[in-house]
Amino acid sequence: MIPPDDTFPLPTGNDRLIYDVLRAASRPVSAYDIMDRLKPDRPRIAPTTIYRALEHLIRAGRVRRIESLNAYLPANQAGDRAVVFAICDDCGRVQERDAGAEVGRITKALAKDGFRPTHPVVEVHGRCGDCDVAGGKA
Amino acid sequence: MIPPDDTFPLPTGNDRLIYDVLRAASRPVSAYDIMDRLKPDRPRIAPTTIYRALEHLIRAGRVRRIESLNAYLPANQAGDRAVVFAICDDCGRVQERDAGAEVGRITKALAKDGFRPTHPVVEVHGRCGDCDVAGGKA
DNA sequence: AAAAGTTATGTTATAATATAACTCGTCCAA
DNA sequence: TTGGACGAGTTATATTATAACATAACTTTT
Repeated sequence: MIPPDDTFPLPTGNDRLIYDVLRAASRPVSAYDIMDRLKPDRPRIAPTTIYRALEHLIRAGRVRRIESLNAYLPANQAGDRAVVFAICDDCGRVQERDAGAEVGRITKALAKDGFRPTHPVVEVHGRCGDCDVAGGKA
Repeated sequence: MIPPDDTFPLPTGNDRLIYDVLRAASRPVSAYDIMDRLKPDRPRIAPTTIYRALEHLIRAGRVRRIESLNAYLPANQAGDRAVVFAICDDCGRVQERDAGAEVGRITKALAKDGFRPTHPVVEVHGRCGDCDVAGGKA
């Protein structure tokens, strides 16, 4: 759990606003939810602004996009590590785990067939420990 | 490469129309592209119809959704195998590969932490062999 | 400092993806 | 013969993302 705040220069301006919304949330947030949360302070903020900031933050490795949720999350390890997300479909919380070794096996197998991997997406849906205990069989 | 047509009952009605569009395509197709391709024959077909058919086909294991593309593809192995998609960002073609072993390692690791995986999403973006040869360094 | 290149921002509009809500019909098991 | 499940039609709307264009800020080269 590297705290990106302490190890890399912080985003500023719009990027910072968007980043802070993500840090304050306990689960992934959609672009339009980010917009709604900023509306009190920035009533005229536009989708473009949000998406541009997200693009910057993702390029900088500070934010990750969850493809299967269309939502965004602050990164909690270096942005270029191969990670897996464990997504609880009950409570919506997401855990980010390093998966360099496992993902490496997958990408290497594809490389053997001539494919040149650039960006792996590994997202496992399921039920987190808390919800599993709480919900029983449901 | 199991040909689902020969081993399982075929979809009928709307499901069949949508399924045939996917089978005829050489890469994943979005729901609205499916709709456009059906418009000549079914000028009043609605998005709901497409999405309902896709839902049936996915439940039946005959079609897969690529989360990172918002697009759909006919399955070419049994619907419940854990698979990985190799997605060429140049030409748009996608290879489906069995990845039961590798994905199993990932889900088992998560299970050790109390997470109960249901549906893994593994999609590797990159460049396919053909494009890599053709495109050189580009 | 002026020019030119690059990056960021604002604003308006629109494209692309997906679901809601309600209706009707069919099938078939009780 | 009814009623429950499923499938399908239709209209409307919600959600996610980008296009297009203008302006401003920064920078690096001259």
